[in-house]
Amino acid sequence: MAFIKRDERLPLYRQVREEILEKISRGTWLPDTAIPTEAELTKQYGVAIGTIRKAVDTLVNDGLLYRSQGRGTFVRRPDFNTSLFRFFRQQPADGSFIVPESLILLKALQVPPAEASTALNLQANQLAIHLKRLRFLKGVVVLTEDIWLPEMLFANLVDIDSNEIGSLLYPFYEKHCGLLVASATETLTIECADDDTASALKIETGHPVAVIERLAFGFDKTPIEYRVSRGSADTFRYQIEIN
Amino acid sequence: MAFIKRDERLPLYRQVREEILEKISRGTWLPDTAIPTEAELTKQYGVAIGTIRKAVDTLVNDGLLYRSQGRGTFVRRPDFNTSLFRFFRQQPADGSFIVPESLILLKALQVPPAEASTALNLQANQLAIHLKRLRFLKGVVVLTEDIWLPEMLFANLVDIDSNEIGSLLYPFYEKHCGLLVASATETLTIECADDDTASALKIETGHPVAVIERLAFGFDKTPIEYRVSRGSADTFRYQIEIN
DNA sequence: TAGTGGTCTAGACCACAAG
DNA sequence: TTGTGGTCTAGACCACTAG
Repeated sequence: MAFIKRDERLPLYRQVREEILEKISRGTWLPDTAIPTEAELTKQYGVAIGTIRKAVDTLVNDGLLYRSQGRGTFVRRPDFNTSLFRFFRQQPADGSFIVPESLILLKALQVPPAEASTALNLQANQLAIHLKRLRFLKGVVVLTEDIWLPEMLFANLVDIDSNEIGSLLYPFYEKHCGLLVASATETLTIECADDDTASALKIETGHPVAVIERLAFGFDKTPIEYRVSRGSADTFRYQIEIN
Repeated sequence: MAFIKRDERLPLYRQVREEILEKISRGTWLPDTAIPTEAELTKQYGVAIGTIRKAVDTLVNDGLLYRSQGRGTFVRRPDFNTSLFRFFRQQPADGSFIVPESLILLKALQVPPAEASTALNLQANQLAIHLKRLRFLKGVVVLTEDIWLPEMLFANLVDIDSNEIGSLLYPFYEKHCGLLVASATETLTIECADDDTASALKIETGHPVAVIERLAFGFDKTPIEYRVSRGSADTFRYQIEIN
């Protein structure tokens, strides 16, 4: 029995959905582990199995859970380390994905630019952790990245040596700061390379670059990370199917 | 009852889905009109209402149908005249959408470039209808477009005066050539403007432009139209949510 | 008021995975 | 063999739309 908070106005299957969502976001049910079986949930919530299935359906559809026939239903581990990265042409065309290498150039406490400050809901002039890094595929520089992190959330990161940080930041955030990225918005624009970007990417100043601005959120929708990535426009290719 | 072609290996709800898809693509059920009620379909196909609902669910999810409580379930009229266009910043930020004006510069029978020829499954050197046009928002040029159409499908279009073609091509294709666009793939890349593009868009040669290449298909997956649109990179902005 | 889709129930049998 | 999710049935009542 078991509705912690139920909004009577909502359909039953939506209420169940909210309950499950709560379990995932609070970490009661962990990524890559099975949630209770449908029969179990039926008992716990006192609703029919069809209702449980419909609730789980919506979460599977949203990508938060995945089902495996005969084994169970599992919490998906979110992974945004890939995302728009796959649209740079150094990636193999067969759909497989190479994890890009990474070199951190800077880790410092600085005043973030206005966009970052606004995105992260910081006070004016409030300091944030600034990471600059380069990302490589097969030894070739593909992206420059500027990353801004709220100091309160990432206090543990201040004293860590840059070399201890691996290629993928999100698993690192989770392990050292207890922060799990659950969703993000990305905005793609195009600009001309300034001197710094050009020399980092080994292109000419003024050459067009694709700019990917990402704001990543936790399960509770608080902004966790603001990131701007830049790559040469030559290698950029984004494909979409419309139905 | 009523299965025209049934693939016994598929689940019932998938078979029903295929049947409905067939009705839509053959034009038996027309856009913006209601399909039979769930009770009716239950009788026609001799399956339970839950199965009908599941089949319809998948089609609603794919955007081919939409439901309206108390009224019925309807065939969606596809509309790709918008799509990536909405990502140019001249569009109002409030989510509303202005239909761009359009000026046709050229209509001619020509040998298409290799990409167009391949995309449309044409023989080498086979002629196709070439349209060139400019598209405006609030009187400002936003896009140049090169459109290639297979002559066999668009025979009716050859003798039509350019001025009779309105701002939106897809409704025109449907009315005059009986061709309904059902899906499309779009690929976004970035290049530097050549002289022609630059003068059309009123930018400098070499200035970066966003290139949107679209291949549009009918319900039977035959390619109908190949289109390349170019707009100044300054005004381009594409946003995406990841969950 | 009649007809539609929206929600919900309480079962059933099947296909698949794992021990 | 046991337990899981995948499919399917045959109803029920509700909320909304339109005449």
